[in-house]
Amino acid sequence: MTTDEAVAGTTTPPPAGLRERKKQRTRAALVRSALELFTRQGYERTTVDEIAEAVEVSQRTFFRYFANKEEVAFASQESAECHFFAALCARPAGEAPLAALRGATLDAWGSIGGALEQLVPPELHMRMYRVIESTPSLLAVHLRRIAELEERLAREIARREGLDIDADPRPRLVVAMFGGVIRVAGKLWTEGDEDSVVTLRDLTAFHLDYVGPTLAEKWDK
Amino acid sequence: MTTDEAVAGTTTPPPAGLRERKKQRTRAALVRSALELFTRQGYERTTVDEIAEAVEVSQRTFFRYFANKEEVAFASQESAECHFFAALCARPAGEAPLAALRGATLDAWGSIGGALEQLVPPELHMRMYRVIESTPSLLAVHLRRIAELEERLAREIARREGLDIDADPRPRLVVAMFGGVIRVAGKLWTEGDEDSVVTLRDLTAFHLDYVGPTLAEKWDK
DNA sequence: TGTCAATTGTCAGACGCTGACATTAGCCTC
DNA sequence: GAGGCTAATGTCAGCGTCTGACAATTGACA
Repeated sequence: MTTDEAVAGTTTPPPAGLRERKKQRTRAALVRSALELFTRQGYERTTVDEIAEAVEVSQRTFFRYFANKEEVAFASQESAECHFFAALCARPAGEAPLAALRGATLDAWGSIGGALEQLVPPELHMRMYRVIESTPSLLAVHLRRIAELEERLAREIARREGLDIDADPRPRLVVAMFGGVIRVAGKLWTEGDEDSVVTLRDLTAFHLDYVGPTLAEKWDK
Repeated sequence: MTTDEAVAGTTTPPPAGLRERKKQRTRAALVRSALELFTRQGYERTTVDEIAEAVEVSQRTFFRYFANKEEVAFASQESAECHFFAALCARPAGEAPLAALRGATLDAWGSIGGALEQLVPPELHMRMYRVIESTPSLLAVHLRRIAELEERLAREIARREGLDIDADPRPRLVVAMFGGVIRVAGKLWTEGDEDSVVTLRDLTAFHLDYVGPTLAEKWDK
């Protein structure tokens, strides 16, 4: 469901039942409270009971919305990832693989704000990203999620190029290399003190442009 | 301590005190029992109490040797990673970055057996690798550890090339791309049913040779 | 041998997470 | 609009990971 929203950029227009709307509100409240607490006092120092209490539901209810404490921390990441995947699918068919990935990245970073603000303030999303990068257990999960996203990206690339993903290693390889570059940019951004999305976008573009020179046999100083 | 052993390939010759040797034995016993249990019945289905009981120590003692349940699962990986890092440091200074990484990989896979068997049977190490790749929580930690290793590799590459790691993105970029390729190879190996190290080494080499063609503007079919 | 310090065991408890069952509250029909 | 159906929630008990505190044990060394 979150997937569809992110891809189409719409919330289901019919208000549906009261029941359903209440569920959505509870879920959103849990996400917001959780991210607020995580960014304020840290992920580890926040207990599930605290989050539940802030929304005035029982701990058991929290675990009916999220499989575990980590999941709620990635709620807004989930949207962002879907958004990026959609951006790749929207790139023109003629584009070469790496160019398409590059284009999708810039497109996605340009329009991420709108896709997110339904769920959480973009600024909170950005602060949470920093928390993820600096919390070992969350970073681990984040890297696994990225790996899963990369698998989907590779399949899309294979589709675009009309290749069999199990026979040709190149789709997975571009994506893996691309992913590596993205991570370097993201990590550097986290370590800096510039908060804006634009900075991150430019940093990413800059690093992507360095792929060629980096693979040259001899590096010039 | 494990680091030094792996790098130098030696166990501290003086037997040290009885106390110290007993500690080493307990530690090794915990690792072996843990990996045995993990590979036999799965990581999640193995409790810390079980591991402790198999070695006849208290649960509390287990947690004095390992910070958490995950750590013991990566004991042999730790050796392998150090071994690989040492292999990179041993590559001739003139070699280009990517070539050095490639060479180090093949060197390391060639000599990994000897470095490991002090701790666990290499065959157990390989089976454990599969468990890691197929257990979500372990995979996550594994990816984070790889990321940490990549940081060290990048610093070594920067040193070799006489570059400032914070000023030039290329060291981190090669390593990131390289890491991506390695992961693709490793994952494919896990999915196959060939168990041997040689297969993994060849698969890795094959994928590394594909980096060039993969980055070509247009892929030929 | 006796003292000192390191290692281990025991115990209590916080926290994440789950199954089972009772309770509440939206929905739908008559 | 009363009553029955079902989904959502709360309550409770319990397992597993992990930690702090304190007591008991055991190697080291004078």
